[in-house]
Amino acid sequence: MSINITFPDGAARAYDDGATPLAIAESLSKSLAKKVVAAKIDGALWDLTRPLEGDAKIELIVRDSAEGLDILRHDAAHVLAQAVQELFPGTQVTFGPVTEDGFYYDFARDAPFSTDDFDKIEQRMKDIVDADLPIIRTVWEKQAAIAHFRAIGEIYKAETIDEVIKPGDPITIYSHGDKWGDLCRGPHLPSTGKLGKAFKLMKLAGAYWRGDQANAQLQRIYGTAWADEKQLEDYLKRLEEAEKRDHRKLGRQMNLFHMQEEGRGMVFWHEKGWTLWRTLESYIRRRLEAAGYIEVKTPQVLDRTFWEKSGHWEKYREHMFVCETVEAETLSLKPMNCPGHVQIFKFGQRSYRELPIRMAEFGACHRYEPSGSLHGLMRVRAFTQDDAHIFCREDQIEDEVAEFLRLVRLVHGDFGLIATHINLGTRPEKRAGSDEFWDKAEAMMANAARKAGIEPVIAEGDGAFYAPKLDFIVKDAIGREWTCGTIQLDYVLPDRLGAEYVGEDGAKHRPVMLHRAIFGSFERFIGIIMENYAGAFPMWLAPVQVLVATITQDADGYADHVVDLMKRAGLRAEADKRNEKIGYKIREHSLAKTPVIAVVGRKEAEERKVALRRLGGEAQTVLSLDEALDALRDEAQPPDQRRG
RNA sequence: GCCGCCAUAGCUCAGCUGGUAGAGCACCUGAUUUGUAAUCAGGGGGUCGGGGGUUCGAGUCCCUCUGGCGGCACCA
Repeated sequence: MSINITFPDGAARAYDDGATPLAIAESLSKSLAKKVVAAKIDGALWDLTRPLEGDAKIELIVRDSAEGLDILRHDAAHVLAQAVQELFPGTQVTFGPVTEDGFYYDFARDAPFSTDDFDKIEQRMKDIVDADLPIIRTVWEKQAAIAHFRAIGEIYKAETIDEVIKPGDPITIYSHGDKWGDLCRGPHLPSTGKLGKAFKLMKLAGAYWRGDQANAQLQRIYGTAWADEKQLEDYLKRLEEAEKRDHRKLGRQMNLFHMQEEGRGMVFWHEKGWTLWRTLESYIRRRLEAAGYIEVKTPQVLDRTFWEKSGHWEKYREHMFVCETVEAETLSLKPMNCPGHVQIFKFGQRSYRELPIRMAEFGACHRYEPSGSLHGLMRVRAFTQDDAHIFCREDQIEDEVAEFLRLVRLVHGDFGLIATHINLGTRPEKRAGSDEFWDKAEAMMANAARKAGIEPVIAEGDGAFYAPKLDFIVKDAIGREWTCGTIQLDYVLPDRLGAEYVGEDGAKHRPVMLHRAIFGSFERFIGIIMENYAGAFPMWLAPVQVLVATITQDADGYADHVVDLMKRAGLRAEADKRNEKIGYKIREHSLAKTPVIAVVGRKEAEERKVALRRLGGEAQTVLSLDEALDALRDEAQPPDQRRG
């Protein structure tokens, strides 16, 4: 008997019945057989050593492909689990999946692991690789598998089979020789030796069983694994690069802001950071004005009864900063701007002719975020949103959403952020509203995205509890993804707070509200662009745009004059007249990432010139003062005010 | 909030198995007036995160609190 095997290029060959993918790979080429880690048989993943069961289409997966890496990493997780269980008897395994650049395994053990254990565990993992244990797949019947795991004290595995695996699904256990075995879907490598040693344990963390805070907390060990040592080194280098751009580090180095113990999650903006903030605020304000928004300002603190009406008191009380006055009033700092905006909408009578009303506010909000979630500027307790609410009729939703999406794309482009896709967050499990409502609302959001020329990616269950939302996902300069820019539909709040307008028919109607933000919060957005630009802001954003450095005291007067003219031309300029060598000043201001250094010495002062040096370059251009002012003024224009 | 790790000068860090704190940069003073990524010399600066304990003796060991970091959970 023989079977027919078809390859991706369409070629076909006959093999003995029961041939394995590994044998097939060997028949093609030795080097291929070395690199191959698994196969796809008729599209389904298949172990290399698992005999084929008939005619099939085959696709071989090599170790440095995306799918191949996943298999290596999954094996690394198994090898980790074996190592841990050998070194720490009594530890239970739970779940050990692949991550974006590695893997983790969650263990249940009473005593805590320590990162000091990593060396020992890694060494044992390498021993297991050296032992080159065959990895064997066995198929089990459900009750037998449960009994097996119970018998060896693996309660979590038994529970997984009992509760998670659907009846009829095959239950497979992969074993490393006769030493160790784990419930697993597979596929896996033929033997542990194939894993190689390009892996490293990275960090230790707590994680809840099945991701639920109500369950036991397990100990998670994270690792990274790659096809070869070179890839591992590259990855570790990338991590170092990312660390250098960390906005918390840059914030201190560049003297933009700081935070301190007494105000966890609160930012002290220093002069330079605040200059950056104001630049962003002016920019986005112009963009919003051009897009037909009005701007308002609502109170920072409001009475408890207000938040009771809005529903926040009942639902979000524990995240609100509440205070009591001597007159026994209970007040809360606003966690959101929307209820305030509804009050402005409700002031006086609204006509359908006024809609849509696009009401913006740079609203400072306070939310009591859990202490463990705070993270630099990215997650804070006091922040200012570039918030706006669009009040409109139902038939205006699609156009308003589409128009907003276009605006967001424009803004992203101005900051060098590359749009990757838009997520459409659909109905979550806990939600308000009927299925008919959600069908309609989700369809409207999807249509709006298409109107803006974007096909949304469905993010199942990711919507707000009252309506679906669209989120932008962008990539920064080193390929990391950020969620930035969001719009959410809301029928609930206008209803709750009684917002109405008089329609064409003379009757009262409920408007719909669209909650939307582009930056999200100034704090977080500044964090994102700091990391995106690695602190080297383009001219229009740089807190100091031009640094005028003198060579000798003879040029001090001229330097002051140059700075004065630059400031009059709207540039942010400073002089460095310290008694230091020019090389010292250039080094210092280059490290501070100042975009332009203008060097002035005796020669420049006499000829009324400046020698300009751009950040990152070594060349200098000597221009007359007037030419330099013209050129720099042009360069410093915000993108929305640029000519041409 | 939960789990693990960490906390020494303004910053980055050294300080072995307990014997009473050090470097570089920054800062201040002086000299130097300098031509494109660090001029030289001198000086000041730390109740070693707070509190408690063990010990003849604690930066070092133990407990506890606070904060930071990495995850988990949360993110209206």
